[in-house]
Amino acid sequence: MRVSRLMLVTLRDDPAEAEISSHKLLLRGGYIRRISSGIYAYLPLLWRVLQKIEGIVRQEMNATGALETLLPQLQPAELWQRSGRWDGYTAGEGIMFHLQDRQERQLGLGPTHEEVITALAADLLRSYRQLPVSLYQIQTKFRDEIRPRFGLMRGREFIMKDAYSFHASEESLKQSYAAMDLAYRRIFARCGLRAVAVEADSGAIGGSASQEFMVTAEAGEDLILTSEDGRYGANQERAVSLPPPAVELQQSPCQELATPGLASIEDLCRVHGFDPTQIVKVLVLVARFAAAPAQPLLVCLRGDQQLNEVKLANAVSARAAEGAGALLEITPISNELLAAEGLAPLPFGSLGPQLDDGVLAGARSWQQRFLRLADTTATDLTGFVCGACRSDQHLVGASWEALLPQPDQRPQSLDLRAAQPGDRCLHAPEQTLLAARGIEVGHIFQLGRKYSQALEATFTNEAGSEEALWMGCYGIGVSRLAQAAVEQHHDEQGICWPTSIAPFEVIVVPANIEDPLQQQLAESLLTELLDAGVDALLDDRSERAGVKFKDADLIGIPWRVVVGRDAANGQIELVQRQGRSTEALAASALLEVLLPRLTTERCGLLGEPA
RNA sequence: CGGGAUGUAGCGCAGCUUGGUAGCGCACUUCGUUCGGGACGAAGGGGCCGCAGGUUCGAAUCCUGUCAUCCCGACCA
Repeated sequence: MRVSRLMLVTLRDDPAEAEISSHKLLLRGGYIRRISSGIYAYLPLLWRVLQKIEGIVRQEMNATGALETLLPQLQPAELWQRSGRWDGYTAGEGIMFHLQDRQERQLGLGPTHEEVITALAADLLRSYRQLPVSLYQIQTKFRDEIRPRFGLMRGREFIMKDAYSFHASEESLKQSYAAMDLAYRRIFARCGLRAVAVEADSGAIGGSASQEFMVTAEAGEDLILTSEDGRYGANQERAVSLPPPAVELQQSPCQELATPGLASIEDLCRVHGFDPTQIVKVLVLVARFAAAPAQPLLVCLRGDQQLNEVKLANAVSARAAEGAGALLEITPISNELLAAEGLAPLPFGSLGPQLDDGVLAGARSWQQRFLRLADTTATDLTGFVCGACRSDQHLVGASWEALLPQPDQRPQSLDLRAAQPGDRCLHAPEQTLLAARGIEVGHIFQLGRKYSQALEATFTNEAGSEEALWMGCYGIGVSRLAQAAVEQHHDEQGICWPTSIAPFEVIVVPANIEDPLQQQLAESLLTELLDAGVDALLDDRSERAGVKFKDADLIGIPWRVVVGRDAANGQIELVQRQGRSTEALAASALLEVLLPRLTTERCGLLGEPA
């Protein structure tokens, strides 16, 4: 390929719309163009990158025995209603683009394909003899993101590889899950990416175990916590840790304490000398459901701890009444919300766990009882400070037994706190958690039987009885991965693609194309490289050398062959993009020098041929 | 959706406060000189100033509305 024929348009200035390096570089390098918010055209250079990534993904997926397929993007609402996700995906988070056809049937553009694939499985998979089976596709997904940003990082239309596995038993599911874990590690390594696998929340997809693959980069949207020894890693949404020990409260009979104007834990501690670990703080929130009245929540945490909203949402969903539908959102209760329900205001700065359900009596649309939950750091306290449920009054020396004499009034104790960097690890208390930022490029789930049960996807087992299929699902954000690679591999001058996913492996740059000698040598090198199976590009533009060098750096081709002054002597220069090392060599020696390096580099971080 | 900002040529920006009919750099076209790290000179082409109302003799500029884009929060590959 020749640069003059490549429709290459590079930009000298950073476009104002881009914030992070990878986004700026993809725009400047002529890889992408924005068509609308969160919707991008993949220009020819990027398409080559995407195809290389897809090639690696295909090879590794095929190696696990998975079958490639292609499912419809336009999906009937009915399927989603049967799985119970239609409301959550359209009304609640509204992430699904949906529309009506001329018959006024509801349709959605697939944000994911569990429903379709499960319906197919129900149709096709009848016997345990057909199992296990895995299917995958590489396809455009649609999600009406609340806030698309950072280019391909969070688009509304993006390319994803999604795979689904079906099993006759949980053990078989676990085997496929482990095989996918390995395949994923190979995929990211082959793409030249440093990625870490971390425990993750399963989110809206549901299911039990799940693991995310994070490309470590400062611009990452996720906070991940890992132990120093590398044996534990988790998304902060999911991470667990040992809390710092509480400072014991001087035992005393429970007493009221006047605390005028002290509404925050910080103020309370400063004025009265308490430690935050001696305080039980109370958060009141309300959970909205798709098909049930809103549920007020009363959540207790130890004063020094922060609420992990993901853990809370999971706990609330798990306790929702049958038929309540999807949990749509959890919001703090404010006096405005109370007024809208026809309820009296609450003294927010001095609430205690003993807050009576009576405050909800007569609510217009809410349930009239709190769902009471507490983090174990709070329930572990034997004596504590908390609000007295009256303005400017707190209780000192309170205890769960005294405040709530009936055990069934007490909150359920569970893990609701957000693990923090610096916390001690569960598996080894002498280890502490370290924080890093990551870009989620892959996520694997053990779904279990959630979808197969909802969609009645059953098979006949060995004993001859009907059983719901066990399922796993496995995603890779292909277009996001391309940008994550740029985020992890760039410098001041531009992109430094890992060779295995670079749009071209080598760019031949004649310093002066007008010089017939240089032109001739460059042309013959191009032919030689192409004949040797190298993805080579020739910059045949009649630009000055500086312009061509700058562009080559910007678009990030791993190797540059410069044909210049010494072309007359058959001498050329070989420059490695990453690190800029330069060596002079005879043109005749190019393949001999370059091919072994390319062979190694094509394996990415795997270090050996795939 | 809440909070913040910005819309002027393909890209980056100035002009707006103090209304008088649009400018700079890059990119593009032609010619010449240059030619190993985004050259120089000359000549050119390209903009209903996001859109719609209003105020005014006159609006990129003032007012109202609207749309779009970006940033911070909730969502996710």
